[in-house]
Amino acid sequence: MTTSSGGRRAYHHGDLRRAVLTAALDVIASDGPAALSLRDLARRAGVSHAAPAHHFKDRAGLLTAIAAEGFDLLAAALADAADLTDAGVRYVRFARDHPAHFAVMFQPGLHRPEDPDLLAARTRAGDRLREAVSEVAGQDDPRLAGVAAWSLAHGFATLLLTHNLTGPVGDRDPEDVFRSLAGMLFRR
Amino acid sequence: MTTSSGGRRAYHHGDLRRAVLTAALDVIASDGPAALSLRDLARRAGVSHAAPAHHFKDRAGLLTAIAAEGFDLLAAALADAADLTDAGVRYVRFARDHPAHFAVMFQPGLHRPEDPDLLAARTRAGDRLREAVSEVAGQDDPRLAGVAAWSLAHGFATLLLTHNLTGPVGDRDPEDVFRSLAGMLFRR
DNA sequence: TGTACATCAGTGAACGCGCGTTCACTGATGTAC
DNA sequence: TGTACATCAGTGAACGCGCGTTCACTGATGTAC
Repeated sequence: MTTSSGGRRAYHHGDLRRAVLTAALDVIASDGPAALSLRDLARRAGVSHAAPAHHFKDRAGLLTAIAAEGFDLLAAALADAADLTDAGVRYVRFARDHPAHFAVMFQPGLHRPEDPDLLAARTRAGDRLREAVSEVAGQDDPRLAGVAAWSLAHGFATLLLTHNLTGPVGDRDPEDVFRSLAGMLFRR
Repeated sequence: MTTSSGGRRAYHHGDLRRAVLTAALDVIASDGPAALSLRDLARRAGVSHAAPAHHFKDRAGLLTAIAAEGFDLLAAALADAADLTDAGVRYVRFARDHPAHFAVMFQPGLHRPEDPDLLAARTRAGDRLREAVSEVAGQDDPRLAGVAAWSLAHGFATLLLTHNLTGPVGDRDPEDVFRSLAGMLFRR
């Protein structure tokens, strides 16, 4: 799409990798991962249909790249969490801010399972979560507390994104609602 | 597949609707809803490729029928729950027993949203969940307690089915683990 | 008990479409000397 | 500063495939009389 000056089409795109990723995130956010096709993404990026394969070999390669990026974004989002409740709030916020990443990250069937970038990113995000759990003092079983927090945040985020909480929660700010739930789980 | 006596192929299948649903649940459980094609299901049911359309107009019709059946199964599973924790345990058990239904039920993008059977089944399941919440005595906000329980159970079930809990929980029985989590949420 | 007819369930050929993949190519960029 | 060459990014034509959809059809079942 980018041209040097006039209407001339540059032969090289400039950043086709990023353009394809962005187009893919758009498609996923509106129609889900199943709606992805490399040809369609090429069309959206204004590039010939075989070009995307140059950067991501195929659909699985593209989805793996998205998942890895998602775990890195999640790790960054969790980095400065004050406590476990705050980490949960940040988890929910991440899901709302990056619904397409979120939809891809937890479906291993969509990825190349052994991709080193993906594994590394997932580990980084897991480390941040574990750090947040360790902040909770006097927990009998920290691992169990971690699973509880993760389940609560993940379930809430999932139900929210799939529009299954419109009834019971109504118009309250989702992050506030989640804070209340976390309060029930981690009573001080 | 069913024949009256010998190897003769019956012209009428007998219960093609059920056969297609079963084949679809197999495919979804192993490869996800995206892998569904009516032609493939016809093949699995041993029937000509245009036959399934007779029962479910198209993919969305089929997925809507699966979602409706799922909500009915869920309603039945929740019917005799002793308390909210027990309802959560049953929710998790339902997800493990019927992973394909579970994968379809909460993705509205896959359904015909206004299908009356689906709406009715969803309402029945929702009613059962609300009943379980009302059993919890002395809850300040029953709706919030309901969302908390639902989020916890839904998140735990989702992470479990997507193989994201293999690390932290290890080989413990998932229902036991969930019971511990619910204990944290609803301390007596 | 028998016949005629309507309805229903499934068939099979045909169609057009979008997809992924391959491949020889060409234009642009970077590097060595 | 200039030239030669290697590498890289994207092109565009071609292919074969599985898909959904349509349609005239046929075999089986149910119902009225």
